[in-house]
This record gives sequence, C-alpha cells and structure tokens, in this order.
Amino acid sequence: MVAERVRLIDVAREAGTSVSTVSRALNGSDLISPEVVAHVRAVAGELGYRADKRAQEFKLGRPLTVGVTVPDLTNPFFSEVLKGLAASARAGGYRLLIGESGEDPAEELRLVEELVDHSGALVLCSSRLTRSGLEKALALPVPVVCINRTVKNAGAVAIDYRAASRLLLEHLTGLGHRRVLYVGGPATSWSDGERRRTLRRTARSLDVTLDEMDGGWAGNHGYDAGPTVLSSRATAVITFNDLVGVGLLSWMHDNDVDVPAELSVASYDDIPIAAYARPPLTSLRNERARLGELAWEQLATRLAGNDWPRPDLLTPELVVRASTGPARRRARIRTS
Amino acid sequence: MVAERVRLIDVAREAGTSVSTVSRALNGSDLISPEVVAHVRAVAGELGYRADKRAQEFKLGRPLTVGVTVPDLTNPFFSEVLKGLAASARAGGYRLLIGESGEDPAEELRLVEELVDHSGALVLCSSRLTRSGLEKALALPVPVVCINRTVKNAGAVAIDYRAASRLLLEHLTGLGHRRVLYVGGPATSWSDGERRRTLRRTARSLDVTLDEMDGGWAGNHGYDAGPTVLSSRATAVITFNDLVGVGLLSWMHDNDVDVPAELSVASYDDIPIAAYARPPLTSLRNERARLGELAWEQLATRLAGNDWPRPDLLTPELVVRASTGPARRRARIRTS
DNA sequence: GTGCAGAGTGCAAACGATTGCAACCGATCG
DNA sequence: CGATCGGTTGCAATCGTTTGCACTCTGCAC
Repeated sequence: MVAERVRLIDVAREAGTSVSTVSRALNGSDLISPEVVAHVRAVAGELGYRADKRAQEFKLGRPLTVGVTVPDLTNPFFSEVLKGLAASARAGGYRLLIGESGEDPAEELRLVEELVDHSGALVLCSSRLTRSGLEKALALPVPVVCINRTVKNAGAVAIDYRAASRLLLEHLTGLGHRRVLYVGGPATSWSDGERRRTLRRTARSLDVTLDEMDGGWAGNHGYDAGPTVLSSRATAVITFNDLVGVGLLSWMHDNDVDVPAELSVASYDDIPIAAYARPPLTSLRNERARLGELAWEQLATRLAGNDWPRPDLLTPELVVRASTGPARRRARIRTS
Repeated sequence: MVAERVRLIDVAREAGTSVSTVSRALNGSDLISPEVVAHVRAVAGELGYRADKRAQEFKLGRPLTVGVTVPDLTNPFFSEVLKGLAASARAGGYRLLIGESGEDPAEELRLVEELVDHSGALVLCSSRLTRSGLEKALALPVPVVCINRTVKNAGAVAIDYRAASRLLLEHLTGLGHRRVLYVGGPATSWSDGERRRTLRRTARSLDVTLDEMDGGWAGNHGYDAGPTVLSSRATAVITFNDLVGVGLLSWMHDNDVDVPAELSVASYDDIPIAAYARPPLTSLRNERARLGELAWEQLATRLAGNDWPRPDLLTPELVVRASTGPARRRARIRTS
C-alpha cells in the first residue's frame, strides 16, 4: 500500500509547466493567471500530490515544530497542559514533538538536546532540570518557555502558588486547624519548592504550625505516607497533588480513619478524579489547559520577533469538598 | 539568547578542511584518518556545532518521526500507551509527533492528513475513524499501525477482548451473578464494539443475561449512569473503562448503595486510580505500555522492508478487588 | 512600426547536509 | 625511476521546494 511520493516536478510535467509555476499556483502567489492555478490545482489533486513538508521546512528555514518535555505523560496535570498547548500550537500552524523525562533531570537534559534539533522552540513543562541544566537549555538557539518554573530570559507561565497556599491555609484555619502537615513531592520539582516556601510563609502569618514530610507524585506515595501522617500531631494534611491525596485517603479508608472527622485532607490541582474519590477531595482547581495556551501565546509573541512578554501567573480556585472539615477538639487517641 | 546556528561549513572553515571531511568525521566514516577526526570533533565541539536535523532528514529522505493520534490525551490508558511507544521509538532513533482528536472522527482524519506530511509512519491509537476514513489513512504513502483496532494491510496490536470478557463474566458467574449490565463507551469506539460483541457471545455460552446501555468514556458518564443502573434488574455491572467505573462507584456511594453487597462493579483497563477507589475496583489489567512497544516493533519490522508481522494480541489479567462480591439473593427492595 | 509597460512564466540558485567519484599523496615494487 | 596501490581528502551533484531575476508575450500608445 505504500505508494511512491509524487513530487512537484511530477505535477509540473503532467501539467505541462515548470515547477516554479506549480509551486506558485499551489501556494497562492498573485502573479499567476487564474486558469493556470485552476489547472495545476486540478492536476495536483488528481495525482494526489502532497508537499514534502521536510523539504519545505528545510528550504524555508523555520521549523514549524515545538518540542515539549513533561516529567510524566500519565499524570493528568501534564496531559491537560499538553492538551491546551497542542490545540493552540496547532491553530498557529505548529506541531508538537513530545518527550517524557520520567521525572529524571539527566534524562530531561538529553531530551532537550534532542528535541532542539528538530524544533524551532521548546516548552519545558514542570522542568526537573538542575540549575545548570536549565542554563544550558536556555543557551540553545531557540526560544524556550517554562511552564511552572520561573526563569529569566525565557517565557514563563506558572500557577500562583502564593495565592494557592493562602487559599488552602485560610480554608483550614477557618475550620479551626492550627497544625498542618504538608506531604511533599519530588525533590527535583520546582513547584514543590514553591508550595513549601509559600506554605511556610503563609503559615507563619496565620500562626499555623506547619510540619513537612517527603512524599512523591503518585498514588502509592500518598498511600505509603499513611502511617507517618496518622502518627503526626497535625489535624489537617495538604498533599503535593491529588494523586498523592487520593492515595492517602485510600490508606485512611483501609485503616478506618474517618476523613474529615479525624483528619482533613486537601490538595493541589483538582484533577477529575478528585471529585470521585471518597470522600471527594478538597483541592485547588487550576486551569491547566489554559497554562498550555498561555505558553503558546508567549511563544508566538517571541517567534513574531518581539521580546518575551511578562510571565503569566494563573490564580487557582479552591474547590471545597467533603475531605476537609472542622478540626477535632481533642488529641487523637488511637495509635497507628 | 538566541544564538546563530553553526553550520557544517563553519566547522570546515575553522578546521581548515572541507565540508565532506567534517561530515565524515562526525558521522564516523572509516575512510578518514583518526587525527583528523579528533581535530574536527574538537573544533565542532568548540563551536557548539549541532547538525541541522531538518537538512539531514531531508537529504537522507527518510523521516525519523512517527505520527501518533489518540482520542484523548488525558485518558490514562492512552498516556501509558504513548509512554511505551515513545520509549521504544526513541530507542530506535525515532521521535513522536502526537495529535489529539478529541474523540472526533472528522478531526482525527484531519490530524492524520497533517501528521503524514511530517512523519514516516503513523500509529493510530484506538482510532475513531469511520470505515472510509480508515481506508483513506491506509492508502497514505506511509506504513500505519492501529492500536486497538484490527485492520487488514496494516500493523495491528490489540487487547484480546474475547479473553477479557470471558475473564470478567466467569468471575461474576462464579460469584453467582446471572444478570449483568454493560455500561458502554463512545459509539465511535471500535473497542466498545468488541467489548459488546465478546460479552454477548460469552454471556450466551455462560447462560448469563446481558443488558446493555450507552455510556461514555469519562467519570461523569459513569456517575450519570447511576440511576439507570440502580433501577435495572442486574446484580452486577461492567463498565466500559475504569473512569466510568469510578464515576459509577462514586454515585453509588453518594446514594448509599453498598458495593459489592447490593451491586458488583467491574471494569476494563485497571488504571492506577482503580486501586484507590473505594471500594477498590475489580478490573482487567492490560499492559498498555507494552501495547505501545509492540506497535513500535511492528512498525520497525515494516520499516526494515519486511511484510507486516501477524497482529499482536495482548491477554489481560483480572485483578479482583473489593468492588465485586457474591450476588445478592433477593431482588433489590429499595427504589431509586 | 517601434517602444514600453506589465502580467505571466521559466531558469537557476539557493537551503545544509551526505556521498560517489576523482584527485592526490607517499610508499612500495618491479 | 616510473608505475601502482592503498589510504585520505576534496569537488560537486543531489534531495524537493521556494523565489529573485530574466525573459517572453500581448496590448496599447506614440
């Protein structure tokens, strides 16, 4: 079934004209007679001509492809960012070359180096790159946008974690919680750092005691954190993301801990599954697809030859569900 | 920060040799002296030369890119297929150009036509194309592999739904269920058709009454199906996929229906969240990443000039969790 | 009838890399 | 000492497309 490619020259021969004429006819140049255009178009259609985009991009010198890296394709947060980015880029005539780093900084750097050879621009989504790796990436001869990682001399789109953390903590203090535990994410994650930083700062200003522990990004990290969480003195827990949150809820369920009566759980991201957890998880909704769209807008501005726009900050919205409730009055009696 | 590209000729000039020599040195040809290779490599490194892959692919004439379509990037099933595919393709020196059709056959066709111009091969993941659309795609001048949709004259990798449906139904009949309701997926989905077909056939052989209703692919579709499911006479439900299953469980929880005492729920796919639903969802585990890998293997065989290998069929494995249990003895008393 | 404008067309040179072929080198052999 | 040979290197063609420029041709004005 694999047919031979039809080239411009084949169309020209068949139409009895030159390649330049065919090219112009197909690309809609104005200095060419309408009849010829019609004829060439007809012949091209008949022969099933499709321009060799590789030759085209090569000749034109400007790649119509955007390279994107994400830490983990299976994380709904990233999928949705990609969704928004893909749609916008496509509307702008660009395509997406997607690479997954597997949460590994070294692998991400390799990926970046490879993608850049094929792309006219890069989008690093929640980059796990080290400081020096990031500098290397920014020194590449293409524009780079970072999603969820602010950086100089590049495009930047991020979630406003300062506002996010404030929303979460104010909600919890409003319910009477004075001691909160944060179950962290991957150490290489910039956004985990931001969550911690802003939580600490806000906790101080709200007179809340903030404990922290290390965690991860997936359901099992939350499940495994169960015992430690239960033995802590906190009455409320904030998890790095919903996957971790749902995993934690699941452990609590298996161990007969009543959420939210005994412990409140809240999280970042509000992925669809958060609403279907039992109890449904209180979480911070962010417009992830919008994040991708904004990244594209920044890139488009830059590709048009302008300077980088100011970083975009997206303010999340707290979705209160049944996993958070009033703080229990007395210290927990049960032991793990 | 956007530097000027260094070309082969720049390296040649700097190294005091010709472009051919540089090319050969960099590509490891054997008819060139080791000292020159070392020197050229050094100069290239110094200048920060990176080959223009567009020019390279153009010249070599064989695209090193695989175009992939998926109905929905945010569905974990597809993300994991992509993960496996991306890893294998990358190992084989190929990159992935990914497009999302949004579950829309017309959009998928547009996507395919666009991707093919940039790719040397196509992978259609759970294609929603119409019969004629699919024929159009297969007529394109590149090899095509279909994941989860069998087709002639193309590569094919799919899940063995016959075995899958049998595992599910045998599990349920083993628990005493004689009447089962299937909550279906998108009408455009080939795999929904397969699930229905094999369920019907197996139900007949096991003497089980199978009811069917239309559903969808996401959590809300399952949640919305709640009332209809409850009012049916079935003692067990099989849902199109886990997202639908989790949504349904969630409705049951909200409406105080005890799963599995009053109703058993089982599903296809076993995405990670299935284990964290309450009750954890009985589901059919399939090696999704393997699906992607096998698709690549088929493609690699074909790209190497051989015929298409036989279609690969992946047999799933039933993971029994707490959402399925013995059928209740008496008819349901409660009304919706 | 010659000149000239302007529209329409074709020729040929790019883009950056790879690669067949010819040219060159010093050394070895007859 | 010249021919030959193996090992290196450079020249130039090539991939499919776009596009600047030169050219042809028609029609109109003088």
